[in-house]
Amino acid sequence: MLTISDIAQKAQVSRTLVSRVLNNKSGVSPENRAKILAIIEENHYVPSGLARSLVMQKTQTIGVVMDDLCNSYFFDLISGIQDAGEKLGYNILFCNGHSTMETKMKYVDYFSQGRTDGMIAYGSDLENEPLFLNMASKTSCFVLIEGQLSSKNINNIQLDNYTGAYKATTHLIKLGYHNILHFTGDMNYNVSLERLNGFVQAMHDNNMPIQANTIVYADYFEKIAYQQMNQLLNDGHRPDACFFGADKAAFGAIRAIYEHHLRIPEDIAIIGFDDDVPDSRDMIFPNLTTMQQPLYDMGKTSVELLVNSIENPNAEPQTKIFEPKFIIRDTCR
Amino acid sequence: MLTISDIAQKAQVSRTLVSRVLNNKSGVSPENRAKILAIIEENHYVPSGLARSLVMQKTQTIGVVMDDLCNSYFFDLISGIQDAGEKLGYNILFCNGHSTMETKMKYVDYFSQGRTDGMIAYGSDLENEPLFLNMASKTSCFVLIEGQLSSKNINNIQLDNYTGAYKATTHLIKLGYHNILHFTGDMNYNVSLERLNGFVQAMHDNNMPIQANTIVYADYFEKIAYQQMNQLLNDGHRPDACFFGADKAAFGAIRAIYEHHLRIPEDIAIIGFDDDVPDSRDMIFPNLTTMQQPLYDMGKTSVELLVNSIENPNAEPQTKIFEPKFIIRDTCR
DNA sequence: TTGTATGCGTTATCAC
DNA sequence: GTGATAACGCATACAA
Repeated sequence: MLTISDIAQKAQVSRTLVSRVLNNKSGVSPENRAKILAIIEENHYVPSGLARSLVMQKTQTIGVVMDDLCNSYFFDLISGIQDAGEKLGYNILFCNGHSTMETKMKYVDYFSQGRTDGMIAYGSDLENEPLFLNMASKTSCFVLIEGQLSSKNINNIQLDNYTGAYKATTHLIKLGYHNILHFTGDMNYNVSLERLNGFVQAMHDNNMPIQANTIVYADYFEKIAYQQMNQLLNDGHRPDACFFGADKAAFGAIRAIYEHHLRIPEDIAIIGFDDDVPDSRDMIFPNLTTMQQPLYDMGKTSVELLVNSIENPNAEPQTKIFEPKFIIRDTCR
Repeated sequence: MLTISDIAQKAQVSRTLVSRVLNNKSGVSPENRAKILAIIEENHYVPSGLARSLVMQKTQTIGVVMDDLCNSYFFDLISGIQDAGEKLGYNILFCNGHSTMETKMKYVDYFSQGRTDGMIAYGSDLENEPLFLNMASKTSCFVLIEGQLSSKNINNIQLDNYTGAYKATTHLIKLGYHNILHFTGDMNYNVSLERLNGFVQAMHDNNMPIQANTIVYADYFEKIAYQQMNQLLNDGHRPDACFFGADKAAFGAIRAIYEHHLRIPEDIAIIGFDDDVPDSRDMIFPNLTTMQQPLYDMGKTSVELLVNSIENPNAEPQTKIFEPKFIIRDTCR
């Protein structure tokens, strides 16, 4: 690997001049600048970002620790983070948490070893508490999306899941459905609990009874919801509307509904949560009515909070709470 | 930020001893080791990976430049790269190329500034040639997936698109379909051309005529294929089978087919390419018959080639060609 | 076992 | 305009 000294030697000048040329600074004669530039070019010299970051104490880099890069749910979040980071002049590095604490912890450590100016992590609080504590102890600048850390005042991005669920449920009730079910998300996540609470409160406020089968425990994916809905229909239950804690779960249940030759929304109405089908949003059957998470904005804002913390070391950490947006499509009458 | 000197001072020993403790090396008395360890712990000291990498001339890191992280197509590739990287003891950093040359170039530069030991890039050759040339000039160790670089002998992962298309087409012909169409992928990519060639050759070899409407030009996404199929059906054309250059395109066309109240596979049979619906592979309607790219293995192998190059600087670059696997599901009779 | 000195590749300070 | 020189935080050969 070529160094700045090699270039200086070839150009017969000091490293100082080469450094100035590299950084477009004044204080170098036009002839020398041209000569140095030429030598850099012809030798394919690339300066070491490592050395530069070391001396500057700045990496101009943000590390992002996602639960899992292989989940379409995160697409808008990733785009929001990426776009905002680019705009503010930061390089964004993603790592694939692989949904395991061990891997995520490893990358938190990796990023915090001076390789980034700050970090963004996504995750719900129940499961990820140790991860967040680790971040908080090792990194000064970071933002948590969705997760919380009661013990510390930190930068935090939240979604108002309760209100979203409340509104979705109320919508179904106003439409006149009277046998409404809620399929929860994974109950290991606070998010699911908040959505469940919103559902329950909306039912209570409208004098709708919550019975034995009203709450169906599922998770954030297709399979369990498929099985649960299958079971329900096999057992002769006929809900006229279902509110799901996650779109993916809704799609699982929809398959079961179709396999029972029932129609949507004529026989069963569906509302999802997340708006999580980016690529094929208009290509999947049916077009899902859902509570949309403004994930793009959430990602964008997380970068803004982080960069603010990076550039103003004694700025107060902030918490931003986003409201989900109700998207009416074709799965309610 | 705390440094090794701070710790040394607090422990009243030299930096050398702290360094040895940090790296689990011998040559430190048990008492000193314990004392140093305690001080590291209570001060939340984290060594600078930057400085370490600089002096070691090794980052233990691989940078991955994808076209776009927000595309489910890459899921298996990402997983393969991640798993293999982890197994071989490397940190894997993904960046979001955002499908623009400019962004991808930026990250190639970023990674090549001494911040990684090597890079992996995905992309087809026609569009990305400048990117690959840039990589080749700046980085010694890298692997290209799908793309090629005729001017240079490099590590390369390829898929046998031609044979895959040939087999898929032959399958349709053997099944007795006689009005078979091919929806191409984006013709700016070599991949699409190879698949088209496979289709054409299979048709020729079986004495099937290729007519004016036999080749339909689409791309890798839903929209164009949807429009094209819509147009076709509106114009009164009734193919009995279609082979698509990409699964996403197949799904777009499927929507158009359904909107014309035609059945799959009874009225029109479908074969896709890629097997690109990871999360909902069994949840989308219908279950697509397709040529599967072994993307996981391709990702895994790319890391192995790269690490081999990193650890044996004068190893010969290799080219590995993978065969797609035919997955029969529900869209042919 | 311990510590000193040197270097990794860069930027920044300060003479000249 | 130019060039020594000293950092940045760490690892290591070598001396003690």
